[in-house]
Amino acid sequence: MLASDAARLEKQGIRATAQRLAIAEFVLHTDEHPCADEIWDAVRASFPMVSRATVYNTLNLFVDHGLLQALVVTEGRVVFDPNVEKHHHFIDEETGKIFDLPWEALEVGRIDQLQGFDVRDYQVVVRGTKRRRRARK
Amino acid sequence: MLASDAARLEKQGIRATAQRLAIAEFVLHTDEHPCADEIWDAVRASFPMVSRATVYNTLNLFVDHGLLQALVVTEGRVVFDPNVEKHHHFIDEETGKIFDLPWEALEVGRIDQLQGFDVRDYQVVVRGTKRRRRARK
DNA sequence: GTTCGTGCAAACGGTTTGCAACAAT
DNA sequence: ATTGTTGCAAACCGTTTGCACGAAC
Repeated sequence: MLASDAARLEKQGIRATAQRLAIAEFVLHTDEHPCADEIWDAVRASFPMVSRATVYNTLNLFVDHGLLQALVVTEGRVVFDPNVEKHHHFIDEETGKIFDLPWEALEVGRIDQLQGFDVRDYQVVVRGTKRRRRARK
Repeated sequence: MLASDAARLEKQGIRATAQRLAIAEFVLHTDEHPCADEIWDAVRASFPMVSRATVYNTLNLFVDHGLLQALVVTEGRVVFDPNVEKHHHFIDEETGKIFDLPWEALEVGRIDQLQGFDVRDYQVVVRGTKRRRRARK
């Protein structure tokens, strides 16, 4: 995955430094919706010489270049989602975990009939609890 | 409206102090989705002796008692909505303004078919721009 | 040698909290 | 007397920024 990460960065005119690749390797391939500090922790585990500022700067850079989507659903922190295609979100209110829901899993009707609004984008935010898988054995 | 505000507070076991009534008078009757500091400013205009801490504490109190809904849709600030019934939201990306959309304006299909999720609540978040009303004259 | 990226520490902005004065019961 | 409420200032926490050093072109 590293090679194609570098290719993706360069395709966006982003110079592929070691720090950025370490960040990309983690954040572009997670489905956990981590926040910046969680990303910092995860990246440092394999690549200790990254500063917090660089992580924040890089994440913003990735968002600006469409490699990452920033999500604001919980108070006080932004989380990042490498899935930049249209999709919905499920938020587990017990754990705080966020799950992607495929776009086709839900259907929103009458969105084109909203009076006086030019719709550019929409998504459903579902809250509840994720059912625990029955015990493994 | 003041009398009924006091009644609503007391029904929730909230003592109706002067500060709380001043806050309630503004925030329970707005459709502007203000943040805490905007509420502080608005309240001080008519009732100068309110501290910021009291505004923050009171808003949280109102949220805890179901008089107010806290909304997290923009980075770095929470906004408050006195409409505590199910409804959707439209966010004007140019102005940042938030508008309530009636629950019946949209219809979400297949929400009951989500596998492995216990849904407690959901709402559609629509982004775009509000069409300007044609000039007044 | 100029531009770009990094790291550090300080600044920032919204929110919470500790504490002392005060009001209500 | 006890309990609840307020105001102030300080603390907090996620994020941004200024600046100096170093790397890449």
